[in-house]
Amino acid sequence: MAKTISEIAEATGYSRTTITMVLSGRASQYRISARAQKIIQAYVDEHGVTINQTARNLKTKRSQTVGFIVPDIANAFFAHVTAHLEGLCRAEGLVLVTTSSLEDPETEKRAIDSLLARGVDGLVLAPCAPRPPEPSRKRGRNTPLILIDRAYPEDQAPVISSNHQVSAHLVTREMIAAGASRIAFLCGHPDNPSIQDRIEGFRKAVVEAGLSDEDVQLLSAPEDSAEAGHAMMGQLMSAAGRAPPAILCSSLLVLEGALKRMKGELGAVPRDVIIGTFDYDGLLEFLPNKVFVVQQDEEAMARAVFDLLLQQMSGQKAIKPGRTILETQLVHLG
Amino acid sequence: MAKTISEIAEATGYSRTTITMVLSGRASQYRISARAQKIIQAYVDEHGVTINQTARNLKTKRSQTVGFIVPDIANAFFAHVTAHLEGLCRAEGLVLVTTSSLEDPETEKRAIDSLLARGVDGLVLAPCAPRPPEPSRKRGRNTPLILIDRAYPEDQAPVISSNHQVSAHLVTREMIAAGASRIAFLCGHPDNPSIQDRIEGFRKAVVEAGLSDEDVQLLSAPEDSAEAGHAMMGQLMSAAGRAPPAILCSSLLVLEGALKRMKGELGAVPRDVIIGTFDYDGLLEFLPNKVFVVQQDEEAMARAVFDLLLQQMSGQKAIKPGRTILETQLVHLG
DNA sequence: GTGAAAGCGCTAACAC
DNA sequence: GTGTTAGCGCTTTCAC
Repeated sequence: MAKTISEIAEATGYSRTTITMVLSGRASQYRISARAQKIIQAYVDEHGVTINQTARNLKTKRSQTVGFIVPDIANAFFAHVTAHLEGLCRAEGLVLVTTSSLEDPETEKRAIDSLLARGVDGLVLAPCAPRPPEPSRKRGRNTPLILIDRAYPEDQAPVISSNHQVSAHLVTREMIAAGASRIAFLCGHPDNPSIQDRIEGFRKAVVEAGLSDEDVQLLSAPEDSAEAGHAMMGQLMSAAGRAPPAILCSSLLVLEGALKRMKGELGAVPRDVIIGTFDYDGLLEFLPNKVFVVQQDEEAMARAVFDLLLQQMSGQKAIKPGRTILETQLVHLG
Repeated sequence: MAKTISEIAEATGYSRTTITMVLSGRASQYRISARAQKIIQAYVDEHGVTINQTARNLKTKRSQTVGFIVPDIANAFFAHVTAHLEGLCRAEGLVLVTTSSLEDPETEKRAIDSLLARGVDGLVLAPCAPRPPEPSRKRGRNTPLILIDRAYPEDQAPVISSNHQVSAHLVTREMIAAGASRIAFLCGHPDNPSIQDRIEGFRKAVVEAGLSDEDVQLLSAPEDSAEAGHAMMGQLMSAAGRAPPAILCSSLLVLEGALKRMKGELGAVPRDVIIGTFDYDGLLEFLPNKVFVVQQDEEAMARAVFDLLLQQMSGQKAIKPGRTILETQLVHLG
């Protein structure tokens, strides 16, 4: 239905150059006659246009495209960041191409290469592994790169993340203040630097509260999943012979698994277990327990990422590999 | 770091053609000498390659890219379908480009045009509005199109969706069997054909169970959100002066809003309210209520979509605008 | 005011 | 066996 530039040129009798000029809004700059503009505009209004972006990209060496690599798009946190980032991109005429690395460094690397080969104008990466020393920047095309969520010490690009350490510290402190005399932290994926930050915050809070070593437990599992949470809770319960009075979970999936284990062994989740968790779910509110939730601000994160990215894409500033830390919100439910 | 074809040609002393042939694995077909292959392969192994996909796409008129338009990527159902679809695409060397329409037909149309202009080889659409009579198929490039989730009667492309009618019928029947003598269906977005199917299934079940008109209520709100659920539950409670004995919600968001209203007005969600809902959330299991959940099979949906898409992309079959209906699972919790 | 022409980096038919 | 060459559809400089 919609016409290509050549088709419009042929139909209106003008050259491709002229069509391009009026379509790109530079008609007056190139002194295209009002008459020509009107004829072309009328034709376009009637038939529509479709510019072959591939040809355009090849010529201009830009693609109006931003790549986004997340560990897992099915993870609610990343899905929300994606939604916000996509909205910001759309408003600037950019297309966001999101892809998952599945926490696999090899897949992540392939995704980076694939997006770079496709000529994305910018790349946002929630890394599942430390950056390779020499980032895959091909043929001098110095694609802007922003990292989010996880800060590896050796990162050579700007990083934007939530304040994992402080939020873990706060949530732990609140749980203790709410009566948690013993507390267990169930972590998925402990080599992830965000989790390490959380562990540090947790440790600090329990030390400050004067909890003794036997009142504090730190469990971890190699992956972030309900199964991992289920297994860790199993460990905890078989060691203590009962449900722990308070659990902090590194993710909703881990929490889900942990709750499932308690329900499985005890018939129900004891109402007096104090729960702390990272990332919000609308149904948390209806658990009968006391629940403390660390909520990241996905919208602020998307905005911070996008601002930095636009800056770099317009080449305004040199790339400075600093870290931007976003505050989180602690919500108390039930 | 990685080299372009021209760079490899220059460095190895072979022509671009020769390089292309060995890189595309058609070396023997083009009778490239073993020696040349070895030299080129060695160079590539050391330095890496990066083929400019833009140039390649322009020449070949394919992009190894599939477009996917969903109402909202932050919706867990679509996020899961996306994750599965992306995995299938990756396995075939395709990149999935996902974008949200935000339930806005205008945004949806722009998204379609944008993806088509970028030359996607296939398009998957969860439509938020009936297809336009003349689909935006530009310049004869007859891009395969698959519709999912929602079937509009006038659709001219294959549709894959869950069995919304039957699942609503079943869940309603089970709720009634579990003791729901009165039941309310809270629907977001009632002009969505999936919701209409569900309403039909619901109606059928209440008629079959012999519920009288005053025992059945059907509420709807123009959007699918927690706010809508909150408002509908408000209506329900102020009319009856108490919590309804059973509610069926068209989505998790609506359920969340409805529960929040009950909690707000009564201090807590009454434990004896029987709950029915569409789409699963890991925390549903820990509500103290009886909960019936209709679970769609996102993986099966992704697979069905992908199979059809591949068929069409390889031109094996004529496009027949039929409907594929996937079965759902009814889960009883609590 | 408008158009001709070069060329973006690749592929593939064809020539040698 | 390997290289030459003609484009893919667009943008943009420069000539008229």
